[in-house]
Amino acid sequence: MATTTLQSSCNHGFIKTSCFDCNLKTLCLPIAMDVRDIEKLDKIIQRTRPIQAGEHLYRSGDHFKSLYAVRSGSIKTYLIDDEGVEQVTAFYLPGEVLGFDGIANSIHSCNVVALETSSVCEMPFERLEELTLVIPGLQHHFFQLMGKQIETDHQMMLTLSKKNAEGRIATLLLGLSRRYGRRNLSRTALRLPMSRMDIGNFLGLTIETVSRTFSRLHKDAVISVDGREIVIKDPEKLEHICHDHA
Amino acid sequence: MATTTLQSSCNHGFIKTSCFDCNLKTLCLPIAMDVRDIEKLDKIIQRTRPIQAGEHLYRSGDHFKSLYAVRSGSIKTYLIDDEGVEQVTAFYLPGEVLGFDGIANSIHSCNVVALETSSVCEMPFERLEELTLVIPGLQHHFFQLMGKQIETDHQMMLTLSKKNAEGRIATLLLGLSRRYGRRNLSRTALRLPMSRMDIGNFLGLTIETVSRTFSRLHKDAVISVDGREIVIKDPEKLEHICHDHA
DNA sequence: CGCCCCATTGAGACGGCTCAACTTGCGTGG
DNA sequence: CCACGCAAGTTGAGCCGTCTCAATGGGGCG
Repeated sequence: MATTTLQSSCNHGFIKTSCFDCNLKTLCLPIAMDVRDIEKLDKIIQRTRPIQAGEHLYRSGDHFKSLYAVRSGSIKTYLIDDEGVEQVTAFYLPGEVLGFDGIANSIHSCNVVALETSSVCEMPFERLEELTLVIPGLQHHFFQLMGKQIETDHQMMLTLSKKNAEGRIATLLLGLSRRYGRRNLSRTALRLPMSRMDIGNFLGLTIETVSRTFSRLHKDAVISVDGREIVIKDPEKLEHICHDHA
Repeated sequence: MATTTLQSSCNHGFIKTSCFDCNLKTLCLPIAMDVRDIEKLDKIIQRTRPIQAGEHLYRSGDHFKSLYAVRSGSIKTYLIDDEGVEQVTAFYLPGEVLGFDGIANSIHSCNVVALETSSVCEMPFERLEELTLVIPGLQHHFFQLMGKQIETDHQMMLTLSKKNAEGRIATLLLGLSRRYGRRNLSRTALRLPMSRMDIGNFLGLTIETVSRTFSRLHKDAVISVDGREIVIKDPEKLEHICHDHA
């Protein structure tokens, strides 16, 4: 590869300076791209300093400038309505792309905050829109990313609208399991990056109900729970609970 | 304009053969476009025969081919999960664009059905992707449309997760009112295009609760209800109910 | 050690669901 | 023309899952 200098401010061993070297590229760039094209893309991507837990990447009302790919750590997005009610809208893990909430009005509608020390790749959107005209498939790729987000949101609407507390928790756990698996991490033993409060807010439940549901699933030997450490002991039963309507 | 022959199979007086003549273009094409560019776009758009109530435009699993702009009538989209549970994910009114659920995997994930006799403009997506490279702003426009969909879905997640029955109904009514207003129709007197069942399914409520909630709002003189005919009598109070958390 | 935050667990209240009866409107056929 | 069936909507009574309120436990950190 052409680019050589190693990123200085990175504290995670696997972070590389180029998309080409990044082991997450199969997740956030799953398209066949010419080496020359990757270089073009690489040039516009800014690898910023790590974000600390609780630090915001951007807030509702901020001017929309960029999309972001999570490189390490984990991130949540949330809305705040007129009355101050908050709604966690998504959790983002390494290899996932966020920031689409700003495209429609050039103003972000979401708030984005790190759940732990995290790092992101910033992709200035105007530059990206120029590149999509030059790099074959890149436009389609971003349409796909947004389409995927829409499908995920629709699944979430189904979860919130039709499932009970157990089904919601099971759905969340299986989703996280699958996403961890895509990164070749354990699908059965996972550490939740978010608090019970975040889980409850996301799933439309109180923290008490979240806690009780974890306890019940533990008692029923479907999972084991130790704080944020979860082990999925019976994936099939969890799947069944997840699909259990009402 | 260049195009001249009048569409034969149209039974709605205001339907025109060209985007240029269409009075909905400020909704589905709110960008400054050269007359020549509109012609290019116009050439790829297919104006199909009307869809009857209950007829599907496409179904989950169908190959993704096109986006659709609603020209007249109204349309609902819904998911069916593994267990056969259905979730209405959106209602689409004239001037609104749907079909993004197929982009990610080239396979549609939603089912789309007409709530009444409706007509749509079909926009073959591959052609569209070619045109975006030629017509300035068109790519950004479709990014915006998808971004808007994502924001709408996030608001829906908040509604499903945080609002009680009254709040959900109020949110739906105000949303419809606003969208009718954009088409210069009455914001206060509206005819619901969907059944109580559809409303309940969409909002995560049973039809009984929907019915009771309408009755209560009627009794409290916030709205008047006569079957599907709704009159919003106290918009401010409705707004207040809508923002009433829990 | 003591404080604070997060999580867990229990008891009671309440909103929406379930089940059921009834009404209304509409199309069909006797 | 009315009788009938059917689908959609309304209303009531009782139940159940989740929320609310409250007390307790435990881990990190000054």
